[in-house]
Amino acid sequence: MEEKKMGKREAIMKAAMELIAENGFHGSPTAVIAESANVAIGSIYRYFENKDALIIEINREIECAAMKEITRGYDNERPLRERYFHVAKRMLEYMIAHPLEFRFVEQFYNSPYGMALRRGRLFAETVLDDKTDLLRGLYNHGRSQQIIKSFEIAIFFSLAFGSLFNIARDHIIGFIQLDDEKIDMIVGACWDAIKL
Amino acid sequence: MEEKKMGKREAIMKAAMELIAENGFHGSPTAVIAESANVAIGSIYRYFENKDALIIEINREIECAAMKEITRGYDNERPLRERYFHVAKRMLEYMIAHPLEFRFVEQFYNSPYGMALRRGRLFAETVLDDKTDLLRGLYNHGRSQQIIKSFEIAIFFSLAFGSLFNIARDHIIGFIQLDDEKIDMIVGACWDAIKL
Amino acid sequence: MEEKKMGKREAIMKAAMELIAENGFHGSPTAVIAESANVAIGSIYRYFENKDALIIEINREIECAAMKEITRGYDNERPLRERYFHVAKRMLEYMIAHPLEFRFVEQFYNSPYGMALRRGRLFAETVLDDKTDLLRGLYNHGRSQQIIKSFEIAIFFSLAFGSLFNIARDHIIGFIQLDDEKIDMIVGACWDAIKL
Amino acid sequence: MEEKKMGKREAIMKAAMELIAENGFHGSPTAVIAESANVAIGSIYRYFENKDALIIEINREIECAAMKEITRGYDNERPLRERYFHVAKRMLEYMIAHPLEFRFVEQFYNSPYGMALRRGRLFAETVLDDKTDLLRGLYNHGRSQQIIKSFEIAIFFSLAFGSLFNIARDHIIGFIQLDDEKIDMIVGACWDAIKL
DNA sequence: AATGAATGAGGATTCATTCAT
DNA sequence: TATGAATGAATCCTCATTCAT
Repeated sequence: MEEKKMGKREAIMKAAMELIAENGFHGSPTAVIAESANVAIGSIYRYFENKDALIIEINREIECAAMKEITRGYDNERPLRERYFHVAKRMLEYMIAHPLEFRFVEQFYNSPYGMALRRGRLFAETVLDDKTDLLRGLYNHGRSQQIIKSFEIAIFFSLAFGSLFNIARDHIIGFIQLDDEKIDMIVGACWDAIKL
Repeated sequence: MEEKKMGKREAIMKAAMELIAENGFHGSPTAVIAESANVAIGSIYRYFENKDALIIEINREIECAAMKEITRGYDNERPLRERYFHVAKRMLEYMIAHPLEFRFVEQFYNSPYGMALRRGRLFAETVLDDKTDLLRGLYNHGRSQQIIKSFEIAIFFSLAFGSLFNIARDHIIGFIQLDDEKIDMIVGACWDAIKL
Repeated sequence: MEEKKMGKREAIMKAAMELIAENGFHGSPTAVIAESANVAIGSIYRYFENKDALIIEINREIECAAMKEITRGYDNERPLRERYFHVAKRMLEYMIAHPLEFRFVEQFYNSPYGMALRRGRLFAETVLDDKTDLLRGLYNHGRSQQIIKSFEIAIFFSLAFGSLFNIARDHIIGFIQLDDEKIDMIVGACWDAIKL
Repeated sequence: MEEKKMGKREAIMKAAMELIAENGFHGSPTAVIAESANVAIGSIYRYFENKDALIIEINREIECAAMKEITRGYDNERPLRERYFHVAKRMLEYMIAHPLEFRFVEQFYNSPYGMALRRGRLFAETVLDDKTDLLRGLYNHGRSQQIIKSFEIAIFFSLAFGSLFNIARDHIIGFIQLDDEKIDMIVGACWDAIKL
């Protein structure tokens, strides 16, 4: 059993992530998470302070893993357009390669948890995480070189990546079928949206 | 009291909409909705079969009102670009003018309720509602006249309108401050994304 | 409409009787009774103090009607056996001719209402009603003439009529099909149980 | 405390049985059952899927226990009359020795639960349970040996045992006082009803 | 007299969390 | 460390009863 090798902590997070991705937060009671992880209910509380902490931690891990994937092979010396394509394609590819993670994160950001996190990032002057940092770099470079339209950064993010999430969701639901060619065209369209 | 004039049904829907917009579905028990509407708990069930029905009805009303606003002054004879601008701007304007409604609908579509609705619309061959119809018309015209890129309709929707939702949310949260000029630029950017 | 001619009071009682017979006390909310009687909910409370009073009154009426039917043609001068046969047959016939009334009364007697009534009759020294009176007459005569076994009256009642209720129920449910011949045999068997 | 030794499951069943026997199904909310069993409300749902399941299980246990008592010392080789006396007396004795259980079962059979069960037994060709089996055996033997009157089985049951339930109830209520001698006479009377 | 909208106490059930073993 | 039985506040919903019209 692959499951046997996993530490309890990992088993809990995996089970919780999958259940929440499929059934939402309310559709995933701790009892079911524990059972699905082959763990006692009480064990959840040994590794996580409470259900909220578990959920926040899962989100953190997914974002980390996604970021690692997205930045792999990223070269700051390449032209901006190329770097944007790298990031946007990797993002989209990651999402459709990890549908459960994607669904989880979506749920997360449309919940009190995510709202709080979002707010936190807004008011934090300092750069909190790699993701924001990388994207901020893209934005700053694009603006200073007058390659992209003169939007403030939040609008830039939405135009550059916002549609991708909707498209990923449509793919995962089965609405559409993405392939490499389509992905290229989609990212190209987003580039048209932001480029001057 | 302005509240006094309202019918109970309207008071319940308004209270539920506002509470859910701010606290989510779980954060809005029937007892609180009733209290906030100055109504007995039981009255909710005189007007709505259950909480789900109430929520679905609220969504329906919001979509109707939004659609009315968006289609006001819409002229099918104008050029495609102009029509797209009309729709996209009105959409964005409606969202920022009705932040609670917007937050509610967002929650709705990221819940089992909305998922079901989405699926329903996907598999329905016939045109179910004005909104889908209007947008579908834009798409068909744009494709047949070779004005927009050759994406399937779902991708077109995401590129044309997907970012707007993120931007509206950022505005409502206070992340950004939209004005007419910015809105024009944003919609222009989205047009760049879809136009050939 | 036959219903139109009925007074509201009668309509309410009829509707309540039928609903309770079929769905039990809990399965028959006042709202449904009112609707079924084509009457406003409030009207129930104009004619009856509350739901309990309505139920008790329905029971009283059924018992009266049954008693009237049972005593029709009853002749105190006939031999005891014949009088017992008269009563027992009429009882059984009444029950299977009025299945809804029968089901109602059964429910009634297996509920707090009936329990109270039963207790009331036990402790009342005086003769409260025709039914008890008639049967008591049969018993007294049978005992004094040494025609029936020397049981106390409550046991006599159970032996003489107890089985009939079970048999009536079985018929109404569809378990068995009674006809005149079978009814004669059944009453005959009960007579064997009580006669010396 | 005797209660302390009992498992929670037993405590819940005992409390529920007693409360329902005395107050009926509606007079016995889960909160009261739990309190009476010195258990948290939630614990009921650890042991039983819902209140219905609890009630059905209580009935099952009572019937089992009663059957065990009734069949103790039962000898299939003895004459029919003797076997009938054995069963009928034991039945009556069990009921008056277990008044709460008796009241519970009475309520049960006069409720949707019992109705369904009754129907189930009717339509089941196969022999489902010991009780039906034992009684069916008595009937078949009596008929084939022409010892009992030629009634169909349902009527036989009612005549042979129906009155006993009424009598047991009268005893429990305090209407009458049964003793061994009276029980013998009563069962004898029932025998008269069924024997040829 | 009649109406039926409004009320809110009460009931069944769920589930995050604790704690004795 | 791990367990999972136990807890009970919280939730949705029902329905007998009232009362303004």
